[in-house]
Amino acid sequence: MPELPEVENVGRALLENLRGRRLTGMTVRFGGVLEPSPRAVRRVLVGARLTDLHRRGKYLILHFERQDGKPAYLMVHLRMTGQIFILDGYIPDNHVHVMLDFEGLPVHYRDIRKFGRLTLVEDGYQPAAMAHIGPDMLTVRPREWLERIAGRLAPVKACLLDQGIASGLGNIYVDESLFLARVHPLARPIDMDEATLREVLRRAKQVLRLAIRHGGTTFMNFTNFRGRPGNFRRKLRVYGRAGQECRDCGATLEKITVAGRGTVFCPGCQGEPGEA
DNA sequence: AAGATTACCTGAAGGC
DNA sequence: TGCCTTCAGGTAATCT
Repeated sequence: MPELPEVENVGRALLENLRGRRLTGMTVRFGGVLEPSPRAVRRVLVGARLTDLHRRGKYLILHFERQDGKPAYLMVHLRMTGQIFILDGYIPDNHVHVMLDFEGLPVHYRDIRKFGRLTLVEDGYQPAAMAHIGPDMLTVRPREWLERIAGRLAPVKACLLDQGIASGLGNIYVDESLFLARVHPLARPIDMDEATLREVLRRAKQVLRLAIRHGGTTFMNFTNFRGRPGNFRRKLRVYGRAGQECRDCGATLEKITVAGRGTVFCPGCQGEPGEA
């Protein structure tokens, strides 16, 4: 499941390989992933040059310059199973929905569950479509983040998953961050002191940076742009390890449901919700 | 305010 | 060439 580190790695690969290149062709096999329509995306972007790229949370914004000099943008969200490949000679399977051609360099969008979206944006690289998305988790200043999360009644895990407070964390890295911070996933920010909240943010940034360096986490089916798995999985402390021993204290890791998500935590290290 | 539910999709895994 | 159910979880929408 692509979260911030996986998206960051995809973005870096796109920028390194495609900056300055012109989108010369587009083949659509399943148009449902293109918004507002395959026709609109083709009309605006084919012939345009990729000039830059930004990531915010789990979104990528590809910057294009059209032949008439006007800017246009493609907002990409991989959701659960979206993948982007930059591969010469790659044979697309039935899950490849869009095939882009950048002056002979093929770029394929593959998405098993078809949840992801490639959205044409013409109102700037801070599109209205993501106006409700909070600051990036990796770069948000502690002061701003504290103001956004302080006093919340929902479980801290639900707050970390809320992309409107800060963006980028998904289920895997939330569980990892809370474990490292020694905070129970059901603890409520309103009950937590500032130092504890700061520690949660510090640990979240730490785990995100580490995961980026290791090429992301491959759990179900994330691979990088060359089809290679990320190798952060072996670093995971709790996610996917329910029933196994905590690597720090030896207690049996428990699994509960928080905010509708499978949640793994260590009852020894992360204590009780009220203690946080 | 926030939980529950549903929708969007497919594949893996497990029960029988 | 098994069938069925459940689970995986990012996000939006809807209901309570």
